[in-house]
Amino acid sequence: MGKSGEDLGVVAGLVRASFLVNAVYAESAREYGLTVQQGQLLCVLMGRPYGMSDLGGTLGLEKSSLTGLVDRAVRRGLVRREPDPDDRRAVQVLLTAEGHELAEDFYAATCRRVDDLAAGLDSQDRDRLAALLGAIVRDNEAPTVFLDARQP
Amino acid sequence: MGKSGEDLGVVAGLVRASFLVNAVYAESAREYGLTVQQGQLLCVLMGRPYGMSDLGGTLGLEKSSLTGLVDRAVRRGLVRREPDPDDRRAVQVLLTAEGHELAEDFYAATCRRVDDLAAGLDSQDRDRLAALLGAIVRDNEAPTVFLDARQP
DNA sequence: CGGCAGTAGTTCGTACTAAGAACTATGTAT
DNA sequence: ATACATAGTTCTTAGTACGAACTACTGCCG
Repeated sequence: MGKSGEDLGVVAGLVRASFLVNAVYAESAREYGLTVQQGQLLCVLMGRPYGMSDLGGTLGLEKSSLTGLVDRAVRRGLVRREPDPDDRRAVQVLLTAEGHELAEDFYAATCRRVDDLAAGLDSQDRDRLAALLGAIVRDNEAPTVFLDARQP
Repeated sequence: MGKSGEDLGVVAGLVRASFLVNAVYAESAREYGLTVQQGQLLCVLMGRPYGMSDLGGTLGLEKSSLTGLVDRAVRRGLVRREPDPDDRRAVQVLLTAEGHELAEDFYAATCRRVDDLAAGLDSQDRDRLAALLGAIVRDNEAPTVFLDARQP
């Protein structure tokens, strides 16, 4: 198996599929007037509020990078900072009403588009793929940068 | 199946797995003193030279974005522009010797890291995953942003 | 042949991303 | 009380990405 010159190994498959997902994500963000990073920020905050450090850990950014990202999101009215009651150094970042609404819309649109990428697979293959990717996500402790639509 | 609250749907699986792949790609790039975009540029050019327009199509960038990316790669001695013999408007972008060497190293390191992401899967699951991702890549005509290591 | 629409690339201005180093303020342990 | 660690911000530097306006060449149509 695998000699036809038209099938990929796992590595190339993962990288190229990621490229597709990124492209779709970017397109979706653009449609809603967001950058990819802003879209990611909103999607993370859909789950719960985060402190800046947590947020940096989740998004894989240095704190110095995050300040600006959050600043710009605040300027756009998508997000706000609240003092952490238990630690006066710390801050909680959370969605505003407007941010929440935009996040939901962006999230739904992105789900639709990503789902379309897998439109060629039948439902059994989709399940198989979901299980395999789920294993990778779990094995590597991927942060919750995107919620599961099928909220359990 | 799928009620435990710990398994993902295809969409969340794809998005989170992509996040992992991006992180690994970025880490790899950083190790070689590259940005992600520069790494991507090198990987694309490993396959063959490209004109600026082709390159933009493949990387999903506007031509105005590409000029700078290529400029910086030229400044670092990784890439050069050659006049297209058949069209005096056009340009071929190709790897220099140094760029080729760096591309090979970066590519190999990235393959290793991405492969590690799937280290938890047995060989049958890896084949299955490769086949499913391959189908998505093909269905969506993902550009050749990353070669297959197992060159057929 | 001559003009002219389209294509290939670049330039310029604007906004955003990302990192590290230096800094402030608060918390924690001793 | 001192001393060290943690949470965030500021500043600087480099790179990314886009659209609009521009130059130069190609190809076509009459």
